[in-house]
Amino acid sequence: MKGDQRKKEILKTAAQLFRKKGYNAISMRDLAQALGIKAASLYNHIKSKQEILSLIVMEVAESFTLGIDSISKSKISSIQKLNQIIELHVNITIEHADAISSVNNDWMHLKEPDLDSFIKMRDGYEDKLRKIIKKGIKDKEIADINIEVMLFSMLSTLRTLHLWYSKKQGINKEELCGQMKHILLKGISLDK
Amino acid sequence: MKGDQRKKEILKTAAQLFRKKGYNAISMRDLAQALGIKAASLYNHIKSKQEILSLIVMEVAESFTLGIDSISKSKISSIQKLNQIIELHVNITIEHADAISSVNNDWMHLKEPDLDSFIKMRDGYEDKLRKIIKKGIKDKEIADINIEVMLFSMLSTLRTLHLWYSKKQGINKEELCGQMKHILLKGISLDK
DNA sequence: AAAGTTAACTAACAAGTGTTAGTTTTTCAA
DNA sequence: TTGAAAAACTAACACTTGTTAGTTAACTTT
Repeated sequence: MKGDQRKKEILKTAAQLFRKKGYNAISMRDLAQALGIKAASLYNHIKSKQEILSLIVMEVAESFTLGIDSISKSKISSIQKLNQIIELHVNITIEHADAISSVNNDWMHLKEPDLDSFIKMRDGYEDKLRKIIKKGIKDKEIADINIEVMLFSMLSTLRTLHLWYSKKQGINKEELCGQMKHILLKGISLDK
Repeated sequence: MKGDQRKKEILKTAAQLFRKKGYNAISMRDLAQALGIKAASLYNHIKSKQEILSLIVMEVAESFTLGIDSISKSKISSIQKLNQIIELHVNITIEHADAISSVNNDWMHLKEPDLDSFIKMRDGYEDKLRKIIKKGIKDKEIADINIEVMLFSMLSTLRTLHLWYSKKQGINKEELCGQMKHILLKGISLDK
């Protein structure tokens, strides 16, 4: 369990590199060089390049799945659920900014069974969010605009948060959460 | 000027493939096979793989630049300008859905001088949009929330429109434009 | 029908890919 | 301090990459 430390460094560095150029543009020699070792040495710690991608992407995907599951079943209003979903995204983005890039852009290079599992998680996530919005409309908490447009707009903003967050240092988590909630929810919620 | 026809087919097919797996994951042999020819035959029509990417990305980038320039200098209210920007994105997305994927995810694989030119166009685009928002706030047309959060939220939704548009067939352009305007502007505009 | 042009082909190249085998160095508890 | 375990190394593999050279087939145009 000591070697775990080095493995974590490898995953962290890989995520940084994947973020800049994408999974396929980074060779094992690139990754090794960034760590100051030779490519073959990586294999003392990891099974394959595929495993690296899988560990990076699946961990974050599972965090999202866990988060939305918990929010979904809690007994709060739909608007409060959306607020918590925004917090979930902000938290995961801050903690795994590099990994999220691969979750967005490199997931299609996963191999089975991870690929299938990832897609199921992603679809499941969208569907749970869709149901929350639907219920919010029924309960007159949320405006009756096209659900799919609303869902897409929220998700695309939240999913690409990492592109923008790393560029701005002058904003803290609470402030960011607050402004995201304003932007994403003010246009759709019916009451205060 | 006859060969232009074949060249366009190559670019179109390349954009489709790049969209699915990214520039680096598609080999010249993959591209050739999708066209029913051998890889070497591609070079009767194009100079290099790089040229393919460049033609795909730069054309769309220039459309956006042209569009925002024209909107910027027209004498209409800030809210009207934002409306036109939404229309610009919807139009380009519908016409170049595949290419937009590369504009978002593969631009970093451009070589100089295209890379530099692309980044300048992209930064210029963001800055013009930022100035429109700023003026809208000054003129009390737009709510005085954090400009950068507003800018980012709009852009991330508009830039990833292609991810979602191709999945839905039951929506026409006008309807889409209308709902995007509602979602993106209702939360930030001060009056109707 | 002949000649010329366009666009396909086969074959091959140099360089780069992920990965394995076998060996040496480093780390650190006994 | 010795011996084992961990982690680095060198060298090589089979395969894929973008691209070029040279050749043949398929069209237009005369």
